[in-house]
Amino acid sequence: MNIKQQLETTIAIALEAAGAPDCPPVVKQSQKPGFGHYQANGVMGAAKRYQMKPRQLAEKLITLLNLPQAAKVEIAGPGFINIHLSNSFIADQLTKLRDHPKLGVKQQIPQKIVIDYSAPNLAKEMHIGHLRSTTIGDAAARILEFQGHDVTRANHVGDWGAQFGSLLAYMDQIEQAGQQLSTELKDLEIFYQAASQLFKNDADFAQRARNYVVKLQSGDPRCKALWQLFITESINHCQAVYERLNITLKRADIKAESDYNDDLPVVVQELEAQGHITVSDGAKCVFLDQFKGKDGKVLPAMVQKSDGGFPYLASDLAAVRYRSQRLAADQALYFVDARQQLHLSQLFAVAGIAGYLQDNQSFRHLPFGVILKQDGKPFKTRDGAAVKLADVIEEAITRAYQLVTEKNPDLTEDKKHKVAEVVGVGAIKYAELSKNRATDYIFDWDTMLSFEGNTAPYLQYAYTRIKSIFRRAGSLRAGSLQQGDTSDAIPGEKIHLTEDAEIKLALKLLQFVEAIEAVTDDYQANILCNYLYELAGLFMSFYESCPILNAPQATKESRLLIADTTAQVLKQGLNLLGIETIEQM
RNA sequence: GCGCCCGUAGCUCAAUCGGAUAGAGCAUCGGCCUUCUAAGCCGAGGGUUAGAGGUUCGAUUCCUCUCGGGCGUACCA
Repeated sequence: MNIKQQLETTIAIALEAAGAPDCPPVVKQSQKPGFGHYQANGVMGAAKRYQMKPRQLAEKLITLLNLPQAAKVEIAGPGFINIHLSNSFIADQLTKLRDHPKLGVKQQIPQKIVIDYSAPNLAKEMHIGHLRSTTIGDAAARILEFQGHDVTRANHVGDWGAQFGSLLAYMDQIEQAGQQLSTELKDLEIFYQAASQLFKNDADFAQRARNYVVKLQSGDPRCKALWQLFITESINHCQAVYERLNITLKRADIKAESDYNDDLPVVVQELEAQGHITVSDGAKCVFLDQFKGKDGKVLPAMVQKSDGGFPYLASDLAAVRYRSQRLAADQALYFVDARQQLHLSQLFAVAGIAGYLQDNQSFRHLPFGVILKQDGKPFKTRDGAAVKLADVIEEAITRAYQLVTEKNPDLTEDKKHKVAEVVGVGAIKYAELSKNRATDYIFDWDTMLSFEGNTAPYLQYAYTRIKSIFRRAGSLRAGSLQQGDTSDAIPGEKIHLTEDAEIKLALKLLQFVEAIEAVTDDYQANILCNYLYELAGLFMSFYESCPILNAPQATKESRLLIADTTAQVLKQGLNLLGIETIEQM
């Protein structure tokens, strides 16, 4: 159950009864203990609208409020309504939460939602810049599925275009020289750099590269075979990274740029038939008034180049058409770099006039900032400064291994390696997910791989502390506990809340659903991160101030229930972020 | 030039359709391990929310201007 929503409804009814209908109650979780558990801020606005005195409206409102769940309702300041929930209500709700299959999270009316994320360029190896789209998009996919939506993961990988000319020419050259292609392709980044260098410095090579582009496009068999070999190899690299990072993208989720090749002329024809195309300097463009470029001139959205080739707007249009018409998507979410903002605005605008998007279909760009170097300059893939994603993962795991060895030397080697993996990968992903800002950010190993404070390891650690309690509880009460399964650990016992730390923690657990629903409002994973961090923090305080195993029987059992629910929410929450938990660390 | 994004503690970031005394982490300083894992807990200091105006009972949030930063601005993606 969503307490906030429930209060919204109740207060809206009371506002109407008090003579102020159709006003938002504006219920929020209170920021300070003195202001209760929830506060309703809507009275001031409602009073203004109906020209009433806010305090008077508030007085009238609380006499009309039917809130059995509240222990106390107060008016404060100019007209805030502070609601203190009763301990018994919180305890009852927590008991119910334990029976709920999704920890209180409500099933939504299922929608078809396409999520466009990760989308690496297969010419190069995945680098640090792909981390944001990949982790945020994956979290969105997991959360929406958890809510019951029908999610289609769309990995729109770049597998076509001019840069493949030099790659194919270079592959050919290596084969001619009798070298092993497979060994050369082990490091795609070096391979790409080498091909680019040749293209830049060797005129003959450059000419061959251009020829290869033409041959590839015309379907030359040998060329196609080389290309296929390269693409397969590159996808293997990507999938290895996804698996390492615990990303849910599978090979079947790849819908490559080249898959739309046959649709490109069709898209242009359809736009032409509708009279939207203007030929400008030999290129086929759509001119839309709202896009102005230099000198205030209207900016073209080019769908076919003067040489007959198709720019990426064309394949993106084909993808919109496919997602909208074939997949019948209710929503499409594009987790793409903020620099593509103009491109995506044009994309959706052109798709709109082409009739590819209906009014009930929401296609949105969810932008994020780019990664900078320590000096504030952007990372550029061409100057070789790109940090490989695979290297970041390795470094994180190495650091986590050193840390776990130092903190917990008694663990077996096997366990230490498992902990290092889960903690290292979790830290990287959490570092990305916990920031929402569209601002660019500076890449720094120490920040990204920090294991202290507001990081994934903090949350994972809270989880292991709970698991540790249950391991001990299990040995104390042999037979009543299953190892590794605490969810029905203490059947039939009741939750009692007396200590401040217990009440705060219990309430926070009830607010899981509010966090999830706030995330899907605007697809900001950091809201869930903040929630889990606060939850873990409240658990840590509870852990310090409320002894569990040494408490009197009834208290002990109640606290075990609270701890177990915390473990469940932490695990589920982290799982929705794509972060694993372990039993010990 | 035009357009978009951004500016919050020394650093990295929060602040839920505008809400009460702007919160965390790192770093600094001071406490807490014969009791469930100290990757932790408790506490202290640190702010003219870039600046100026405006709207409002109330502005980090909305509007205008200025300053500063980033990105984009037709045949690369």
